[in-house]
Amino acid sequence: MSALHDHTHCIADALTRADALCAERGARLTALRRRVLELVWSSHRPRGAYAILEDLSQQDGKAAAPLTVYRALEFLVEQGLVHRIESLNAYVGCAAPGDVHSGQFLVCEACGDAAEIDDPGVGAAIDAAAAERGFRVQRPTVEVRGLCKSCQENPR
Amino acid sequence: MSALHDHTHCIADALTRADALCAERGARLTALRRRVLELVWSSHRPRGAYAILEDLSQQDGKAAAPLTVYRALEFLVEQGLVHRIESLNAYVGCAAPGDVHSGQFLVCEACGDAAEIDDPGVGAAIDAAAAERGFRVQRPTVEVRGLCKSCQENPR
DNA sequence: ACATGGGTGTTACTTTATAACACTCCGCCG
DNA sequence: CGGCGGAGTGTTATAAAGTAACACCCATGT
Repeated sequence: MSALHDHTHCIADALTRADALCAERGARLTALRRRVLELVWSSHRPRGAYAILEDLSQQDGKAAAPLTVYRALEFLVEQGLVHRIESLNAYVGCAAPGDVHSGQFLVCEACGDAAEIDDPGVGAAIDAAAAERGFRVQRPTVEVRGLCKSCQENPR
Repeated sequence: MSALHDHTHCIADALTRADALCAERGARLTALRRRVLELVWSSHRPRGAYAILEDLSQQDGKAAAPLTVYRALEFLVEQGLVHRIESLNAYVGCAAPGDVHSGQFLVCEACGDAAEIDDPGVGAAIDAAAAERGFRVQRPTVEVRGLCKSCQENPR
């Protein structure tokens, strides 16, 4: 997310990884799904389904229906290519698809950036807390609201 | 949550604690807000704003508007009397208002119960992970989906 | 060719949440 | 006392997010 960040490259990279992963799994990353994945990545920020829908409609000419986007997002989330940020009703590209992804985010209130972390300590603490209570974890969600480093340093 | 659980008492208890806390803080727990708090507690499960709205309309005779409920909920959340479960778009009474409440929940996919935990290990792990990245935590959210103990033991 | 099933399109609708603005009630100050 | 101000509430309308139901298309395998 720095100004130096080569975002074009990073989108291309995400698409390449997605191609590889889906091929490996026999999952069908169709043109539409691939396009939606690209739009999710188009900024490094979490994006709402309707924002993506708008892009699809405007950039691709045809007016898509919400379901079109939701279905593609559902697939992408299932494949672990995209995460949903519950507290924002928004979606963001997964930084490390393929790896175990527990979905931990540091969400900056100021700049809107959502940094994905995969902190083993947090994961372990959750597992321990759940185990202690006999709870069987299926999908942990961690979304920490606060201020990212650069927004603390450059407040407005 | 057991069948033996004296729920009526537990609602009354929550209201008493709320009265005390608000008095102490000079916050105005008006009749409406108190009633909404009571309705949030009416089951031990997370409840949607519109479910509460319906109760309000049906049980109290007059048709309330969504904003009425949302405003009351906003107040209750601010006061730490109620938590919002982001992944469910629902609200649940806080088990320990007044204490530091980090908002950690074990949400059972089968029975819908959301057990509030306040695990120091999880809190500490999040603080550590954030600190490591220079992120300043304001509001951590932990919502773990899975199966609670009793639903594992009595599957259907 | 034909059946099959996954993916997509289309229309309508539900659920969740907010905006804008008026009114009321109550304490406070002059 | 009288009016001012601010928090709380009411009312209407609207936005944002998500889903249901059903039809069609097209690649694939037999």
